[in-house]
Amino acid sequence: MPDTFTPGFGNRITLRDVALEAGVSIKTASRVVNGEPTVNAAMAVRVAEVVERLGYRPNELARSLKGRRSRTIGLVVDDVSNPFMAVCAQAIEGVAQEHGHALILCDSHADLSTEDAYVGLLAQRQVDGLLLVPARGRNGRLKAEQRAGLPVVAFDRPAEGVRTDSVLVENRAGAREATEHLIWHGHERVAFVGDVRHYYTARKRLDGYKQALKAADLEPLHTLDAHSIEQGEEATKGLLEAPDPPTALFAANILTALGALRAIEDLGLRVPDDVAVIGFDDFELAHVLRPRFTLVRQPAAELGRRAAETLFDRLEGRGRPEPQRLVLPTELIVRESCGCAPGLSP
Amino acid sequence: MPDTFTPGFGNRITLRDVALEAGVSIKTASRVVNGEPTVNAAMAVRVAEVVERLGYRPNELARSLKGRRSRTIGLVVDDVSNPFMAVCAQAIEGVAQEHGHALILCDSHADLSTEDAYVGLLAQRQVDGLLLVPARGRNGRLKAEQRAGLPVVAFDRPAEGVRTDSVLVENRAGAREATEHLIWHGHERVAFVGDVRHYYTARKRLDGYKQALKAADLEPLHTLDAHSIEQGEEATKGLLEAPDPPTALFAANILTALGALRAIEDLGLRVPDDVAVIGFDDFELAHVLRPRFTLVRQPAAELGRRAAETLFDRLEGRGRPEPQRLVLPTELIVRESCGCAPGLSP
DNA sequence: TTGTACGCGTTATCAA
DNA sequence: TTGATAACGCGTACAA
Repeated sequence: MPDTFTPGFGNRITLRDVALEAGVSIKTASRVVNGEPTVNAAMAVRVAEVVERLGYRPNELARSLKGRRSRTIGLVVDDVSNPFMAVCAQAIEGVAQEHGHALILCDSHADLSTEDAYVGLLAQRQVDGLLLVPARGRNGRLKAEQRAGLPVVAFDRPAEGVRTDSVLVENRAGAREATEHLIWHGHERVAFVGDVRHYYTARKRLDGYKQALKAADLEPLHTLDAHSIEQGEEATKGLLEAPDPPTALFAANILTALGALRAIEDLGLRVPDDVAVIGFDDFELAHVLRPRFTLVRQPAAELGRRAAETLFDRLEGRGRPEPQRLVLPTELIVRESCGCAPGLSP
Repeated sequence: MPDTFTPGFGNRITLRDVALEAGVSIKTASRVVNGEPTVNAAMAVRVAEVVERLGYRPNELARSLKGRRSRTIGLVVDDVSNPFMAVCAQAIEGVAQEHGHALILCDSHADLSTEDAYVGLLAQRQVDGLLLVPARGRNGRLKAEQRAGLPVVAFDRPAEGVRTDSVLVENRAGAREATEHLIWHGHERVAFVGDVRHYYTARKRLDGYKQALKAADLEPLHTLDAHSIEQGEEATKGLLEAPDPPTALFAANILTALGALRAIEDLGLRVPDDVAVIGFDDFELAHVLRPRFTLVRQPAAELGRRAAETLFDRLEGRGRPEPQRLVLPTELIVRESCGCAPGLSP
């Protein structure tokens, strides 16, 4: 037979090949491979030698089929290209690796039906558990699979219509702290430049902003639904060009923060003298910008890590049966754009 | 028996359950599920109804075991938290999804032995193919698995010691173009601030820089091995504080670019009047910085997409047998930090 | 058109 | 201690 190209696994060495070569039964070879103690030392050495020589590696698929666990988990994110998510994904991958699990990555692009399909595919692939950043809306398949016994951990946002473990960030408190800081600087007209209003994180941050204003007995002044740098820029211009404009801005995500900075620049205003600014969500360049940018930092790596650990707690039977909710604190990184003096913070 | 918690797949519905419930043979149920035409219409309807009611979904693991292809590919990157890689990963995931394949994500942290281990694990999981951003050094396992028939595509950098398909970026030409642009602006002392010198991409970019200087009959002036913003800052300070300092900088990656900007700022110099700067590698804020930052953009999404498509070409038996090399062009995004007038480019 | 028997590569059961 | 045999869930070959 000619040496044709055969797609697929190639002619991999199987346990049978090892057994044949070593002159033992398949089961004995299996025992050696799995390091079971009940095997004659000399024979173990002989089999091990054959394993080495033939380059045998167990077929994980067959193992999973038999063993009823795939040692694989699924991750469905809304957008891996978002640096925040990428950091989460990296942390999750690390935890999965520590636990001997592979990680299947899926990107729903924040689309519910795509997410739905992915959940189905992952279930078909027999993943042992699922980590996801839920898209907005109720995911029927997710609910069904969870009910059927699939462990699910939602992170960054809770899943709608399904009670799952969740690991979140203190969006409200972080936003409140940032707003309070601006108020502490003496600002009385503090505006909120926010993302799409039905996003979970956007809502929470708006709540925090409102809480701070209310506590200080000030009037809220917000604009919402800016979901790009351009829209953030437009929204900010609208605020600043209105009569009696704000003297401080809280930009509720990275896009609106950048848009706000551009708008301020375009209008010939200066940060922080004319308009003070605080953002939400970290970015590499925050301390390279001038003035250095003050923001609320989210613990991205820890978010991913804790989410993954929560899932493995479930898989390994630890913890209470009812769904857990973990909320991680944010950190206000005070630099200069809020009006604080230079040199206090990197 | 009590309804205890059983980790694992739960009691999933199998084809047998469907067959039993519908009163047909397993094979008939299988036919209906796979949409084979040779089946009685009425019976097909009955089986489909049972499938629906029981919520049956085929076990992809068993399918793979039988079919000798897992419909899974592996991706090993050196650092997913790098925004550039995250964009690549997103593109790859999209292509995998289009081809009905799942994507297992591994992060080698640029460590050769970690990469080696991952390649082994992926092979054990019977991935149909492998995409990787090779760490520096020769990976024995990679070579072995490729020889055993595993299709491999390296991207962003070629793999050392193994002949594989590769999809790369025009590092040298991009760097040359950027340097030429600075020379065109009239600079005669153009310095190179570079990454770790044995990195493939760093070497290529240095080559391009040198080519441009040589063509203009100028003296090269480079500093290397800066692998963080801080080191880039230090290196740049060293260059600018020396006698007869450069009037232009080519920063060969994003970290050295940011470091250079900080150094310039700290020394009280202005961009581009005192020092012109061009960077390599795109970042979100490049057009938010003032002056707007000129850089060489790498086609991250296309890099990932083409790499994945190259792999599927192999899997689907298209293309020539010998290893292919594809090199994608970069794009010089001219803004202001190079000395060009404002308003020419976004 | 439908069903039976077998195999994919592994682990589990039980007897030798 | 070792090995024959039966699963795991599905698809293929062949027969009915």
